[in-house]
Amino acid sequence: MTAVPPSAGATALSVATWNINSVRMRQGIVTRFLETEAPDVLCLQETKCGDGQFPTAAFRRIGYDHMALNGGKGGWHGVAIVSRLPLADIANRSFCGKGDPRHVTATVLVGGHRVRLHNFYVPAGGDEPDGTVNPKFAHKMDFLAEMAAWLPHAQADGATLVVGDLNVAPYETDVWSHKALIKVVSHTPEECAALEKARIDGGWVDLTRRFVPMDERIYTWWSYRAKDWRAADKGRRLDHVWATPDLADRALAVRILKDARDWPRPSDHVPVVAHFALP
DNA sequence: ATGGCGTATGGAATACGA
Repeated sequence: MTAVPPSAGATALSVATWNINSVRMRQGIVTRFLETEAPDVLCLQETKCGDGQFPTAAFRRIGYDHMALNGGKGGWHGVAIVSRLPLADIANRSFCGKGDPRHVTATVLVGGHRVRLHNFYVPAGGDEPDGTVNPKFAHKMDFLAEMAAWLPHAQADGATLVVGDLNVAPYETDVWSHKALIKVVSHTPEECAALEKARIDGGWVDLTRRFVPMDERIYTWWSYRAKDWRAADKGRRLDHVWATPDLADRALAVRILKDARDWPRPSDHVPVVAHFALP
């Protein structure tokens, strides 16, 4: 997580991603995060509320006036982009023909630049890592395959980020124990290969791993069920920031806010924040 | 130590997370 000084005249941009596990339950800590870290843009997953229930006023009160919402019918899933910079070309895509609110996209307008954002919540996949007996796992694999086929078209938009809870920890050092988790949904070879295919086929740079050496373990999620999550430290890196190569070359740092796991009534995921200096 | 927790809907008990 090195930092390179931005060149003179550069335009700063910071983008965060956070699986919030109910945005209404966590309005207090979301506000705290925005006020202390002050990212330009925050991509949320598992908002668990319909667009009419989204706490827009609370975000506007602290200067985040621009929002792209896809909460579907409320209840399950739900994604949103909250921004203090203007957003254009807001849209969302239904994957696997299911209509689940798992994707929202917008273009961030910053200092004459346009940066396209895709915010994803990939299906968790259930317990059994076998699509022939577990429809949830089959859905997850279908979703990843559709992402792999569709995302390359997103490159036509120029500088682009793909962020979100991708629900796969692709590398051995993205989990507390590769051996213990190799047959556990989120780290099976089938899922890891599918996510890697989506990344490689689109030419995306895994921005977190650009700043963290591959031999260093790094996580963004710790289960609620550990008595002492920090002591057990049985985490997984499920939340990702992918960038087009041009944008990746403008990245200064990626930070994982591990301390957010100890905030009051926390999410089981923590925020990941990417910082850029645009030319 | 794959659930010991947490949130959703609905108004108790069950679905889902990963």
